[in-house]
Amino acid sequence: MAKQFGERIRELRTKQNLLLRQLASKLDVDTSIISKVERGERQLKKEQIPLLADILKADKTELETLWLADQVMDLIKDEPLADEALKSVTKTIKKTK
Amino acid sequence: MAKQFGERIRELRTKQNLLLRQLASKLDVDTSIISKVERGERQLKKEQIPLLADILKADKTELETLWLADQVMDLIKDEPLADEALKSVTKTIKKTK
DNA sequence: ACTATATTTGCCAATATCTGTCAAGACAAT
DNA sequence: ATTGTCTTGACAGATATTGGCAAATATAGT
Repeated sequence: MAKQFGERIRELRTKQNLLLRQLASKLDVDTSIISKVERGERQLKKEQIPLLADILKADKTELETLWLADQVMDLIKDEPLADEALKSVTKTIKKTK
Repeated sequence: MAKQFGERIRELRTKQNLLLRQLASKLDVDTSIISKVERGERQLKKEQIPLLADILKADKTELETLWLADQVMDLIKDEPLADEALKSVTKTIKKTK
């Protein structure tokens, strides 16, 4: 499982001296969910990120980018053809813009 | 919806002079599924690709790569931060190898 | 070692998403 | 009008995701 996002969250949370339970409460989810998120065992829903960024006084865009990167990672991490597929996507995206 | 994969399938199928119904039968699914796949409205299951490549006398790796690229595209196509996220993933992947 | 608190883990129910089928409709060609 | 191909939408069953709970495990202080 991808964990860039989770690692960053833990970093930010501890820097703010927040306990899992405190962050969970503010996000209105169970403590175990945050625990799992920080260890990359679970994904957060996209809609929860703005609030999370707010709570952690972090940059929303940074977290959203990390979150999205984790989604992609989860999709391709075990794929031998990940590299080529990514290249293809990058190319296609550039054209579309 | 991503459609690179589907477009290629249609190309290959017509080149082989196969009807939707014929390809569907060989793949053991309903005709409507192939129709949707070719128009990018549905995704095929990864496990079906080897057989599909065989039926269409196509390169398995090529189809698998296109398929994976479509998965990624579906994930990021509406995301403003797609570019950055992709860059991040590409970088992470290279390190892991 | 004991207690208190924090975190992790496994399991469950609810919900959402995915996969395939079917039946009806659109479209050509004859 | 009939026939054959392809498309579309509704539906059911399977699968995956989400969040909550409770028990297990760490961690720290005494």
